[in-house]
Amino acid sequence: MIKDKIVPVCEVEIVDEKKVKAAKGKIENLNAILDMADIFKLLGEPTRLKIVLALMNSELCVCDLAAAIESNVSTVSHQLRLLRNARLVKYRKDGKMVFYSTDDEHINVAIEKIREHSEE
Amino acid sequence: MIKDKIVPVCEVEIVDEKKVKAAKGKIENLNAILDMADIFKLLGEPTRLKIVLALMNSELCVCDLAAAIESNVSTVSHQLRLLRNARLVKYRKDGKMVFYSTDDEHINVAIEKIREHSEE
DNA sequence: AGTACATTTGAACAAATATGCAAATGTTAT
DNA sequence: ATAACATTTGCATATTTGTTCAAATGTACT
Repeated sequence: MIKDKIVPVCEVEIVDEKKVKAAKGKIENLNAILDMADIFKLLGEPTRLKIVLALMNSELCVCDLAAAIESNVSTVSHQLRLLRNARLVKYRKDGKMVFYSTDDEHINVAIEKIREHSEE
Repeated sequence: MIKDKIVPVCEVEIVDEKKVKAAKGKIENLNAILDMADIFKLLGEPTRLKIVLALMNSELCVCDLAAAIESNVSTVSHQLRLLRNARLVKYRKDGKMVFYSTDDEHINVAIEKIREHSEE
């Protein structure tokens, strides 16, 4: 996931050294940025975003979830695994059924803010 | 006697019809979902997320921005175009320089919420 | 034991895309 | 007009990744 690629620094001269240093300060915690990017990326895919939206205030088994977003069980299960790993969905087992749901208020707010941005 | 039960079950049969319909209601506006996914996806790439973070409360030319995130001008310019199209950054021209910045409070809040999620 | 069903998982393919080089564009000077 | 510089853009490529099929796993029931 993390690339150890050597990135050639811009050969061009820096125009405003002070501003560059200030900007660098905002992105000094690389791991935090990579973690955030992972979450954004997960929500940046229609299938997964549909899953998260469909599970808001609901609790659905994989089969019904697949029906709701008009996809198939295998695809949904694959994506659920990614969402689970990032704690974007939680699940509850009951016999051979598995019920998924969401309950992260941070994510709900983030989605709402992105919705507001893209609506205006 | 041939049984006609070979159809993949989960795509046809639904366990809880009521819940499925409720879930479908949450994802009925497909275009809105696709628009949101586009924004999330843009923020879901480390290079672009770094750009957005670096430009918070700053205003940097492309060259300094590239230096700040330790990338090169071409890559940054490519990504800036995508961010511009989605109105995630704005820009101001001054002679041959182009200064980029961000000022969308929705995006700032969304980033903060995602940060909180991935920190806990 | 066996069957039926819900879910997960592995593998393979196809599509999307981030990046870097080189060339082009635009701007300000001399 | 020519040079120098900042930015953009076109192209090529290497990597990532979403989807599907098939097989495996897990569970309940007879």
